[in-house]
Amino acid sequence: MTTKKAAAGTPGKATPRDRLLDAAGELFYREGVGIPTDALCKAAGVSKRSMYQLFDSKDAVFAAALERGAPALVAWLLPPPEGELGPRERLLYVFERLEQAARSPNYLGCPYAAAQVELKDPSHAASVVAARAKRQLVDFFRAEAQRAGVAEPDLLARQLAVVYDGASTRAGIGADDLRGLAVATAATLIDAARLAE
Amino acid sequence: MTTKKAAAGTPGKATPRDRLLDAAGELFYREGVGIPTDALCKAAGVSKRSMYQLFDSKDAVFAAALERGAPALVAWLLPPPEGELGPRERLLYVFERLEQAARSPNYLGCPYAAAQVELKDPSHAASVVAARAKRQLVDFFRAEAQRAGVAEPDLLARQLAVVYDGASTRAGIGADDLRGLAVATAATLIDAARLAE
DNA sequence: AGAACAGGAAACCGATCGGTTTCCTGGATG
DNA sequence: CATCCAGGAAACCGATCGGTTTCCTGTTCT
Repeated sequence: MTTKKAAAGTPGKATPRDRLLDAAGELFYREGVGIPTDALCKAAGVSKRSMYQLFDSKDAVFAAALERGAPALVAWLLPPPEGELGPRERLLYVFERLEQAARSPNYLGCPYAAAQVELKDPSHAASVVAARAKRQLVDFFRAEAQRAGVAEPDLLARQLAVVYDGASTRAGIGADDLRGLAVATAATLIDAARLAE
Repeated sequence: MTTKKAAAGTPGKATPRDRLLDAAGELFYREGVGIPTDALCKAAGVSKRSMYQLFDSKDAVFAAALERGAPALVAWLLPPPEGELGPRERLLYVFERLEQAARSPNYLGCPYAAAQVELKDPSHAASVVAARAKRQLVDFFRAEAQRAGVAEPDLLARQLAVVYDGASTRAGIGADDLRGLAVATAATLIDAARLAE
């Protein structure tokens, strides 16, 4: 048996597959679907030979990169499952995270929204993965809204999803720097929904 | 002197430039930056020869198409300047328009946001045009918010811009069908801003 | 040590792209 | 009628793309 997984943290020593997915996630985000496979492989330090015996196509690499990255992003975005926070704070937590991410000058918006916008085809593998990731967030919003006992949890969840996508998009295209904007907007909507309770 | 502008409405008789910009706007929206120049010219019924003596590059065509389309879209989106509507109704008018547009199964989100997302380069000619168009909308929001006398017109304007971009994006990627969602969300934010007055 | 193999470097291939050029036609001008 | 020219069809060109193949090196297993 061969030693597949290198010791964690050894930079150049990750498996070719992981290096490839890392570079794919990064480059796809920064440069879009257009980046040539050569550039991708060069950045990953992986030969095209290896890439094509690991994946069927460039598109498959992107889909896999998006899929592998989703759990980490969701985990980073959502509050810890067991905490002393109430539903309202748990909801706002997501928007604080968003604003935190958007503070980076390299922020280019939600990678999953971008993926769906760029590859217009909703049946594209990467698009399907992205849609699933996006649904996870609305599901969280809805569950918390329900827990908060608001009158129309589904409405509030969809509203918050709109705010999330709008804020991330606008931050990504440099139209806004949302210092407190996302949190404030979400809070207003949450409070309005609770008043109608 | 030659007759340049054909009689309005005669389908195949528009000037090559107009046919080109029409096709460019349409194809760029539906297919993205990737469409080949051949496809663009074929759809426009224009030879590449004509295209390249009218424009410097494919990118220039896109920028010009976006620029030419902006006034019409803004005019369609905004309420008539002289009307009996109050600021609140004038603001909501935009979101009614958005929902109306999003009802089409061909709706793919705000073309200007999409442009900026696809061509990541903010210095790209088309990106600059798109940014300007987007700014017009926020300016309208701010002006109306001011007219309504809300405490923080700039905050409300930015919030509404977030809702606009979020709703259009989500409708475009098929994540939501916003039946009343955009209007309801905007109304909630407007009313909350007025209460703080 | 020798064999087997994972995997990087790079040549290679056909298709396609953005852009240029050549050629030709049909309608306006004198 | 002779001319002119805007503009479409299409050949063409070099660059680049996605994908395949060949070759070779360093490591691991026996």
